[in-house]
Amino acid sequence: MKRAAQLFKALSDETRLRILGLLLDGELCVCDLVAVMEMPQSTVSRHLAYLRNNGLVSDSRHGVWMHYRLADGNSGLQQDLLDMLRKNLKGQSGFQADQKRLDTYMHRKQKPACC
Amino acid sequence: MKRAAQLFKALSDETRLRILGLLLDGELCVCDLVAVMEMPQSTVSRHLAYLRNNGLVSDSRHGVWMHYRLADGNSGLQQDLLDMLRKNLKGQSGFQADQKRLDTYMHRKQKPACC
DNA sequence: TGACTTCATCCGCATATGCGGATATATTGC
DNA sequence: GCAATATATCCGCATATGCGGATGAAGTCA
Repeated sequence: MKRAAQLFKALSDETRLRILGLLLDGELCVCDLVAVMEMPQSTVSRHLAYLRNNGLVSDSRHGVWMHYRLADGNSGLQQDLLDMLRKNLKGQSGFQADQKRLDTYMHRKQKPACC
Repeated sequence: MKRAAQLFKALSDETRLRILGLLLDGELCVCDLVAVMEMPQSTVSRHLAYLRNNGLVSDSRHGVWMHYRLADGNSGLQQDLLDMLRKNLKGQSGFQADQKRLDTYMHRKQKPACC
């Protein structure tokens, strides 16, 4: 029950919901997230650490870049929560705006130069 | 997206999860909850107010007693969250302990004397 | 080694929220 | 109206968490 509360708390912040929303389609590096979310790097990094400490995302280093992705849902609850996000965020305007910025960002991005 | 974060925050406290768990089977009055949860009345009442302010429970007065029940899920997300609780709390030991205390409490309770 | 980039963490500060005892409010029945 | 009961709110206090700028640590490349 403590774990459930912990999971919900991790989802209880709009910035973290945005991050998870952006990761639903695959892994991204911190600089991607900072660019798309238009927030200070320290803020994004702090929330990523929060999600990592609570087992919702996992990271891997690729040279200078840290890539983050959704963690494999260890518990049933965790998996159900991610499924719920996938289903329920679609309609949200904030989520759609992020998706749009992610698209344009990805197209603009020089493949070899960056992460 | 703000609403989603708000809902998750309402679920991010163990005391509130316990309350919701107890209400899954039907409405209860505050004194029931205080007795079963073995917590100070002010604490239980405060968390009930939190849940009410966030649209997760609704109340009705029956004489001196306030009865609380799960609010009809207005949004899809809200309904999905309650369904998820129903499904995922079952296995939790804390939840089962509350259920057990609720059972014995209900049997002991004098029907006409109390709420 | 040293310059550069990326990311994590620290800092001071503000706010939200938790707690439980004490007090206020509302309702009932005499 | 008054006493009794049930519930809500207030109080002071502690902690968790948010923020963004500054700084630290790790990796890359010449």
